[in-house]
Amino acid sequence: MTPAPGSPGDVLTLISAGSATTRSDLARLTGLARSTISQRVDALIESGLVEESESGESTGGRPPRQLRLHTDGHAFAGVDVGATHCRVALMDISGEVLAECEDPLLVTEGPEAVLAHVDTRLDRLLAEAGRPRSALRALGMGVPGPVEFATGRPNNPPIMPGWNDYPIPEHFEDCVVLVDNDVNVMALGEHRNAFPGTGHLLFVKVGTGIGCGIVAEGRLHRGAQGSAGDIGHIRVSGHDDAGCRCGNSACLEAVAGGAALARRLTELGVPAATGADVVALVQAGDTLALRLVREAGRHIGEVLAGLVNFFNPEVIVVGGVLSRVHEHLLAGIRETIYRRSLPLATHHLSIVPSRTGEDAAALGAGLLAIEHYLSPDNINKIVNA
Amino acid sequence: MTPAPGSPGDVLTLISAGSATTRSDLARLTGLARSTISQRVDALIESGLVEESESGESTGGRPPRQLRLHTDGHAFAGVDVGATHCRVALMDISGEVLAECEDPLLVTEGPEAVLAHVDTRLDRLLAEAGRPRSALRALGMGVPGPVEFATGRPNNPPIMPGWNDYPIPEHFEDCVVLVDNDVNVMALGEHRNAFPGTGHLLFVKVGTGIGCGIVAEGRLHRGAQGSAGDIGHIRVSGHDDAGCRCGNSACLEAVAGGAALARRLTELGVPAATGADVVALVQAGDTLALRLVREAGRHIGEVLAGLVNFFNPEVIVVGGVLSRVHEHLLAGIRETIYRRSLPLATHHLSIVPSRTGEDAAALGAGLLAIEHYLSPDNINKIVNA
DNA sequence: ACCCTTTGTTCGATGATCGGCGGAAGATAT
DNA sequence: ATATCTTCCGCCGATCATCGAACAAAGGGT
Repeated sequence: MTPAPGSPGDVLTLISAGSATTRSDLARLTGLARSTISQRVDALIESGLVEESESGESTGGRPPRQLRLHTDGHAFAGVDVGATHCRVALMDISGEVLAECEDPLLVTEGPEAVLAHVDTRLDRLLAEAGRPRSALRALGMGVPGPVEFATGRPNNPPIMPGWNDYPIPEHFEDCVVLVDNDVNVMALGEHRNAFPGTGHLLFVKVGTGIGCGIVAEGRLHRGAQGSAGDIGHIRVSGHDDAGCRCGNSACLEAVAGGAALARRLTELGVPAATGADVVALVQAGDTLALRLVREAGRHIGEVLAGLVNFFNPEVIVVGGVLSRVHEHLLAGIRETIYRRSLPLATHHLSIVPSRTGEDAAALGAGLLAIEHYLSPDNINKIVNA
Repeated sequence: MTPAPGSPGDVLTLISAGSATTRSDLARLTGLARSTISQRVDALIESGLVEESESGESTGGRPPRQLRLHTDGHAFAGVDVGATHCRVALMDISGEVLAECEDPLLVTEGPEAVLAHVDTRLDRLLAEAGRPRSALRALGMGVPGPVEFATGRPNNPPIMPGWNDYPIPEHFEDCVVLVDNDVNVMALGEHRNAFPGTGHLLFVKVGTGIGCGIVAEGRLHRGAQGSAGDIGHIRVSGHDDAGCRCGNSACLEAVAGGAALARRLTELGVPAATGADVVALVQAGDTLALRLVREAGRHIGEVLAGLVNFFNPEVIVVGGVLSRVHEHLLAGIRETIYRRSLPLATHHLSIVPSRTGEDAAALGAGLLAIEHYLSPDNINKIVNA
């Protein structure tokens, strides 16, 4: 469980995290003898998990042979199933994207249709990358609804008719499948890609609805039923007239979600159907749309201010369609958070737009799969086999 | 780090958690040979950490010798420094309370005075329990303000003048000292004492102010600056007139805290100075006080409803002075949470009054110390020494 | 009284790890 | 150019931890 850090899995963890790139690094970090490390590294190379690259720079003596993950022979997939699109990324074990595609696809077409689509795209991407299907080691998938993570089954998802309790992993017989909520995988993607050193991070997705992915101590917090982060139905003050599809009123989503903004704009005589339309209007210089977006930022900020006090994150990342006009959205969010949160919690808090963009979900889903595969336990199993 | 579970520390963890009570249990659980386990157990007995009790029941063969933590020779202290009281509990390594005391004491008297008081009480309790000062292995302390946990220094605590940045651990030279926020240690005490199997728990303290301790995956979540759980200044809707000492308005604490309730009662012609007075009035059957408490429950419920959506806990425990009239407080809390939170999150959610009561803070502080001492790393160090 | 089952210890065998030695490979000094 | 220094890495005998078989202990069942 916890004693001397030394198993092959631990060694690989250090290599994949970039904490160690040479055998001597590993010896220093693990406290194991150099000879033992050499043996461990040999085993990892033997298993096809690690390779040597060209020699590094000398520090006065013989230059060390650099180690890195062996990126051939394996493949991992990250799948982003959205309400109206499907993105599939093929990645190598280091997290590099080998090939990627996105197609319009309605999640309402049901699991068989969507998963069949994923299968065809997967085969195409594998062919593009020149790897056989058998190279696929694990697949991560983000879906737009709550999921029981342990079993990979959607849990009464409101916008995924036909998916309830559907055993997604069983569709892919040949590899491990991990399924999670889309906002969770986006949070993971953003964290690993742009804020790897951050302990506690919130990723807020402002799209049609509003959701939040939670990273605590570097790991995803899913909560007891896997429904953590569902902040779209938190009450905002002063909007008791705004009815929400959930049956309550004054929900954040009903006040500041993309769909709500579009509806409101339409009411005010500026036709808009979706969050993307709202963004387009803002970008076209429509002052009314701009005002609404900024106002939405304030409402989101009100909710986030409470969550900052409660959770005390280091970083809040704002993503989703609306973040395309993040200058305006963030202004409102920042304004309210800095006014309503405690100084101790805001002092070192960064509130930033997504750096990973459209790709965060597929990337994060892939990373979920890769990190599962690279877990020390799993690696030890592979090496000992 | 993660390989075969086998170090002395791991073995002791299994014993202290009650997962294993005999050598064969340990062999089964760790996968180690019986002979190896015997050797490990011998080392633990040698170090005075484990002892054998009378034989257990036979299951058809030789009855196993029962193992348990050796509760003599060590002592641990849990200190609950409140605004107006100081409670010290002396515990053995199993978490049993050996002796305990509580005295009125103002935290405003400053660190030297308070810590000197703790010292004298500690000596008295040690004498009562018949253990020398040298038996004290670790001390945990909860204080009413934010703390930088890593260093044990209070971080700009609003109600602890003179304590800012004071290095509390340095005052106790002979043993390890862990300092945390009082609500955090209460949450820990409640979790370990009453809800040990629960993964995610919130402990809400409703006293003069309102705070929240967060247990995620069985461990305390402190956040980036150690200020997590500060829910007293989250905004509640419809009370923009209620000014708060933090400078904002409509803070939960300014609407539903014990001090706020007392002030409001006084305004309405029923004199009350503190939360305890409010509780006394309710217990005496004052209907106005009762209505205010129930109303306060609804406001707290509004904030908690948001946190339930965000954090998705399994259990919410309500403690603090106001929970003495928990029938009324919880009614309001439950009502609002079940109305405003998502069904998936509330379906398996329990909302219960504290089962640990007045003792939760001192107990939790002591457990913080004990768990630190029993951490595998620390035990391995002790056994190898 | 005898055998069976389970527990716990002893002790030699096994295998993993250690650490010293020497060769490799480049930097630096002569 | 040569020598020396430094660091890296593989080899190999010594050492140490773990294992597993055998045995002793302790109780139940027949």
